[in-house]
Amino acid sequence: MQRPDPFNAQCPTRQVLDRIGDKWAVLILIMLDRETLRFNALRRRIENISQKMLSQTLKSLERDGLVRREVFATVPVTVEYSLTELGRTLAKTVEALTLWAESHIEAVQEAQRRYDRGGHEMN
Amino acid sequence: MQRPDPFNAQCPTRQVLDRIGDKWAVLILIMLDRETLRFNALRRRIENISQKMLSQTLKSLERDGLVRREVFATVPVTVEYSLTELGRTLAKTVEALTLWAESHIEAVQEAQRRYDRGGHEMN
DNA sequence: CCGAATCCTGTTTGATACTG
DNA sequence: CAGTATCAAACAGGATTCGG
Repeated sequence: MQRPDPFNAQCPTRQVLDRIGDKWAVLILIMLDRETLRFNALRRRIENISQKMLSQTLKSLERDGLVRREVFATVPVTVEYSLTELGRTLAKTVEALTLWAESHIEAVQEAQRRYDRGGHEMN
Repeated sequence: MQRPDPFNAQCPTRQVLDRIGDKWAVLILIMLDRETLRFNALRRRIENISQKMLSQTLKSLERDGLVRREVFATVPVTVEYSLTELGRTLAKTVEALTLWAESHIEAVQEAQRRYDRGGHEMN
């Protein structure tokens, strides 16, 4: 194991892991991978997100170089969000996770039912 | 787009996404993918985790059928944690994320520095 | 339309102490 | 060794309001 160790809190890999750990960030990433969107359009697609969290998360994604923010001097102003190339590569990786989720969700739910019934047999 | 939509809060895919979103859960997954470990051994490897969070996270991972818990009637009692087959497949997928992190962390940090300097040029 | 600022609440987490 | 219980602190998140 000569790679940087994510268990060390100082490890930069941890930063990325934390970013992915952010529920809204992942959803926004997936959304913007599909299409460029304006603020309120994005907000309508991700139900239940507050404008505070949306703007906050977008800002941090922009800071990380994952999202590009473009302002157009229309009246009223138009702001478009899209993924950068860097963001697209991350979105692809995250996509693998959602695929895992879709194909294994049943197994997980079955395990939960078994656990909740009190029997903890597992394989 | 005919697959279940993770943006709907009711979608089960969201559950898995949330699980992955858990910082400790991911770290434990990676650790146990490397080797079977006992409670305190695990705790020592993941610095800064409280025993409360460790036990809590392990319990939920066990419930999801990702982690197997085995108790041995020694004195004092021995408890070993390992990944189930299901857990291993998830760990493999998560591994892809850590690989992304390692190879792109520099680009991210560079973007952050640029952003913090005030220039938001991006590509 | 696109946000920032403020306030306020509930969940998460950490410290500490205790049990089988 | 492997946890549970309890309490306080910290933080994330929502609602609301206001401004460019």
